[in-house]
Amino acid sequence: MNKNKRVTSYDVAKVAGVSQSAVSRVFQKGRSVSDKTREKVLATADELGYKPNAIARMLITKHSGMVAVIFYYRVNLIYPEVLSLLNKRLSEKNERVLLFNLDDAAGLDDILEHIWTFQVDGVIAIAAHFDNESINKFKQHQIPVVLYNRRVAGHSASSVCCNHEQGIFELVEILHNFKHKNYLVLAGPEESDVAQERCELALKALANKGINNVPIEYGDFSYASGRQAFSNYMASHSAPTAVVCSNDTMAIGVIDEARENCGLRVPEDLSVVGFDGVNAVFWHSYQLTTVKQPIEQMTKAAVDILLEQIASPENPAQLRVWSGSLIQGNTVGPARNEQ
Amino acid sequence: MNKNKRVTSYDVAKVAGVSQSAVSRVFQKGRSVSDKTREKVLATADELGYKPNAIARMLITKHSGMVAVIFYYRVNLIYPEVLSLLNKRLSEKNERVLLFNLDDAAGLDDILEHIWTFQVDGVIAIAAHFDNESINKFKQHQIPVVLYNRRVAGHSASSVCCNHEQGIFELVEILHNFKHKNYLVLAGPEESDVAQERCELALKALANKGINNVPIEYGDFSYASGRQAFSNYMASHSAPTAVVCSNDTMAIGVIDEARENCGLRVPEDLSVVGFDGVNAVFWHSYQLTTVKQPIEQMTKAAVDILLEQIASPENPAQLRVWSGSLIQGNTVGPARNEQ
DNA sequence: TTATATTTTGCATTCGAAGTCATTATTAAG
DNA sequence: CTTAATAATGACTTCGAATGCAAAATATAA
Repeated sequence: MNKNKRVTSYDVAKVAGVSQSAVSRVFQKGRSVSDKTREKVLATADELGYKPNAIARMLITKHSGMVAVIFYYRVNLIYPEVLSLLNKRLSEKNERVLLFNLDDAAGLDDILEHIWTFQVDGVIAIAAHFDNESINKFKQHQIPVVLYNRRVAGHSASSVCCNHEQGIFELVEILHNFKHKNYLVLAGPEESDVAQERCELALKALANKGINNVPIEYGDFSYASGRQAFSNYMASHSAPTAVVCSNDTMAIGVIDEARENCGLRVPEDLSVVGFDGVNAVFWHSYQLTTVKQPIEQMTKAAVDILLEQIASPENPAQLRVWSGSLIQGNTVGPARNEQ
Repeated sequence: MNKNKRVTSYDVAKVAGVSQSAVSRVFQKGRSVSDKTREKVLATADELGYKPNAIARMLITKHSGMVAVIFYYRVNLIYPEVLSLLNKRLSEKNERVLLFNLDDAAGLDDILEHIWTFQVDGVIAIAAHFDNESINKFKQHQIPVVLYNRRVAGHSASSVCCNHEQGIFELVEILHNFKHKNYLVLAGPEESDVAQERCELALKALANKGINNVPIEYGDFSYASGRQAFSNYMASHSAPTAVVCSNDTMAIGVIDEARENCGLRVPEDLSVVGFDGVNAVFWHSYQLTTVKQPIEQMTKAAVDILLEQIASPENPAQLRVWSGSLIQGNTVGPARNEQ
């Protein structure tokens, strides 16, 4: 039957005894077609197995129906979930996700080259480092961008962010109320803007409480690096009473290292806080005190803003920030009174 | 400068003083162009900021340079990592990933409709339920498919799979050597083929050891469901000595439930095994004995096979199966000798 | 030098749907 | 039953790159 040839609108037109334009109109909404033709066309389309060719449509309409999502895999456990939510929301709005993985192999420039050629309707970039120069390229190519958890100075691009400051201040407040004095900050990888920000905010929050010169260790957001970092620190220092970690996974690493190799109980001897609100923080062995990013709202807003910018590119960039919600776990307690 | 109009090959041709064909040829490899024209064209292309329009190219060449990845989010913690690897491998081969999320909202048929219209070069379906009917549709549309961890009867589609049988038999072997007699099987969601398969294999492996009538509880692959299922079972039965779980996350749930609410120690009172090899199995509090899926090899093969099928569609479908690797954790021990 | 082979080049067409515009069919109003 | 207004239709063009083909330019051989 289907002799190796794709069925086109012309084929349908011929069989249905109408013009190609008529077929085209039937498959667009809000176009005037009589019920009679519509019926005829739909019937033969069904019979022949006709499906409009999205590529041809893209070429003429200049809308690809695709949104590029730039994804920085290394960063964080919650981003797969973010990706899934974004995809869901975009599908609902009839946009497909074209995925780009920003890793060591593929630099941002490579990805951008592809994005231009694919004529995507818009871009959502998750926690990727964008400077004003990159943003300008998007402006030139007239492709709207929304940054997820990443701001660029000068508000030249829209972004949706979790309010790291509020979250971290809240966590530090709790620790401070428990009279902790002896802190360690466990930061994320230096190339990550989010990591950078969280680390600085932790230091700032502590400074606000009059606590300065807080030691910092670095990890890469992974469990193993959390353990390693804490182990490193303990090799040459006495134990802190509180560790502020830049994400949950490292915090869990710290807890395990403390319990297994340092003979420290959590929270009796050591208080630990994280950030993100990954699923594992609820697991019984950890019950981490942390802040959960409102990814439902953030992803929804990212998509809404992007679609708005696609519809009205002249609209100004907007920034939306959400507070995270505190998860009161079981990893924070009164400072151990030693020394 | 860039007056709102995309630069086309015609623009470049005009400025460079050559024909559009010449410009086109410069941007394809293996086409005869003199060095002189190539240089001229590249220079003006660069000057004007010309980038070939991938959409127009797709239309004429009938290669979209995109592979659809169908992703069933619910299933499993390791799939985000699988997705990331697939994306990486496909990028290396110059194919982009067009992402489709199979969830309750979007049925397979919806997704397939989109896939036809987008003219993707091929499809990789992760643990999604495909029957022969769906496969035939792909045949009709002449789009190669590779199934990931899912086989269809009759070898009509290529697939790459983890050898669940070998893995589960190995785990059961270990439990059996520890003289366990009192088993519980914790199965995954009924709509998942992988879950179904793992459950049946566990029963089969146990039957091979002469152990029949093993009770089954059902979860949805999540931590919470693992806890719930074990709690349900314990409400009306005496404790088993071994639990065979259909994935790691549920296994971790079982461990926590056993420890927290049932007063059972793992592995002294209760042995637990999982499947997949997610990162968390190495966490100190769990150290789950499980089998790790060889996702590196599997994703590589999936991409290789797909590209082969794209290049030579007449090639027969192939099936490749890998054994998982045993992770000797600390959640299996001798059967408690009670009763 | 001429005849022949080879490489470059441009013209014209193609991919498949959508949009413009003029024409025809239909409906509503007078 | 006209006339005006509206709806439906088809012929033709467009989007932007790729490609078959023939003509032109160049290289090779005799």
